[in-house]
Amino acid sequence: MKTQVDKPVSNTDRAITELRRLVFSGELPAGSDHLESELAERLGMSRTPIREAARTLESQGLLELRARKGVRILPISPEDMREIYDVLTELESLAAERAAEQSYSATHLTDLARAIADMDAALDRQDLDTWAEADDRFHSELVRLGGNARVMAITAMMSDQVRRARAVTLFMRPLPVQSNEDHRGVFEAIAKADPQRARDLHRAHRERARDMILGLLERHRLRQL
Amino acid sequence: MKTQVDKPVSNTDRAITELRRLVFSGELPAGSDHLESELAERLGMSRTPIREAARTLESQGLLELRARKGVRILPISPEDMREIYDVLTELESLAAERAAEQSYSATHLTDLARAIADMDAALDRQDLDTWAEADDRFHSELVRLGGNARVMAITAMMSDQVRRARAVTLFMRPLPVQSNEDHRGVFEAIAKADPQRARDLHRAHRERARDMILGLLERHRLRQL
DNA sequence: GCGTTTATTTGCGTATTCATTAAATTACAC
DNA sequence: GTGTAATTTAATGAATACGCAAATAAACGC
Repeated sequence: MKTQVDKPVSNTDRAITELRRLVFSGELPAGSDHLESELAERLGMSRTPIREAARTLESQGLLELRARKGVRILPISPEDMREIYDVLTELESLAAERAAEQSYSATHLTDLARAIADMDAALDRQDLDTWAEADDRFHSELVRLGGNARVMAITAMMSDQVRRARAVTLFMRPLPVQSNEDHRGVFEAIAKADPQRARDLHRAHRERARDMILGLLERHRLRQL
Repeated sequence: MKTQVDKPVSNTDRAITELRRLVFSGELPAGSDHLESELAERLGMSRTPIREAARTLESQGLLELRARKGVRILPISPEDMREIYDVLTELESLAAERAAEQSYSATHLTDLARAIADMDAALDRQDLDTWAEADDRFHSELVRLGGNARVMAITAMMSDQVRRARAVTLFMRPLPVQSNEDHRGVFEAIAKADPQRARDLHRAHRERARDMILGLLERHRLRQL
């Protein structure tokens, strides 16, 4: 076994992790402003690592640095959602196609299969939080199997940006029965090494999800999250 | 007329611009390491703005911060090129489709048309540098017409990452006659508001370009740039 | 002469200090 | 009482200072 190189976790790293958590949990609500010095005190470090972390998160689209206004947590509009889902549709479909080209054996696909099984189980129990977590796992594992590190990085970034919004719509949407069927189809296309079918099915899956979410936001007049 | 708000250009901004230039021009060669203090002296500022700029450029994939090794300019491998071209293919094809859906009038398409004309003119004079500049303009204008800000940001980032490599292959490849024909096809599909055709043509264009470049790198045994 | 251990140097990560500039508040005139 | 100008406040942007960890050099034992 390879000995794990335990990376020295710097304050900047801690700040990134912690700020992300605060944003996702809503403790730093969308649209709110926060002074660097406040955040520094809150996380128990000086402004320097906070600034570096904020710059990193800014480049990932989670917040914005505005002179003399502090960092602003970026709200997500329906238009943003459309943009992000379009990107996810394209890149995940590519990943599905590439994954199917690899002729993966069943052992390589265990994580993907487990994610699907977990979603089914969660759906039976109507446990939406667990379902969402497994859904995340399915999509990120799919992208990993696609074998393109840049696609991985970009889709992870986009998923982060819609995380808050998804948490809201999760309890407004119908039970994701269709989603689970979609996932099984994509899985089988990959297992049977049918790239075109994997791509098409996943594209259809993502487009359905996009239209459903955008419809929900529209109907509930949610202009930003 | 709206009065232009002249942004105060910070040292960090200058550092970003200047470091990008140094990387693209090859003055900071791929794979080389540079101490933060050296770069600070070179650009006539302290380490602080250099570090912030480096973090930004790191998140854009141009370089890497390594403790006690300074910043390392990331080299591009053929595998990186494949990844990046795959991403560009997907997202630009999406942009072409969306652009065609807008039913743009001729006035909206002047910049795109001009880029094509400039490429033709440059090709006649065998002026490859000018051709490459106009080609860049075509692709970024195409993406702009697609109307997705995130696609714009991502494709700009990916283009930056392959910029050095493209400068090398530019003079190894055959004259880009096929490329110019491709561009005209995509343009007409957009002008005629034929989304599916715009997407398909642009995808084919990008896939051809990818295979050509990867073939060149392979034949010339270029493992990293 | 070679390997191992110790000492020294070096460069980053972070804190602290300082300067700059936008915002806010107050004072004053009308 | 309202609008404007001057002054104060405050928050960022940047420079500097410093401690610690890693890399390198040196010294010692074998």
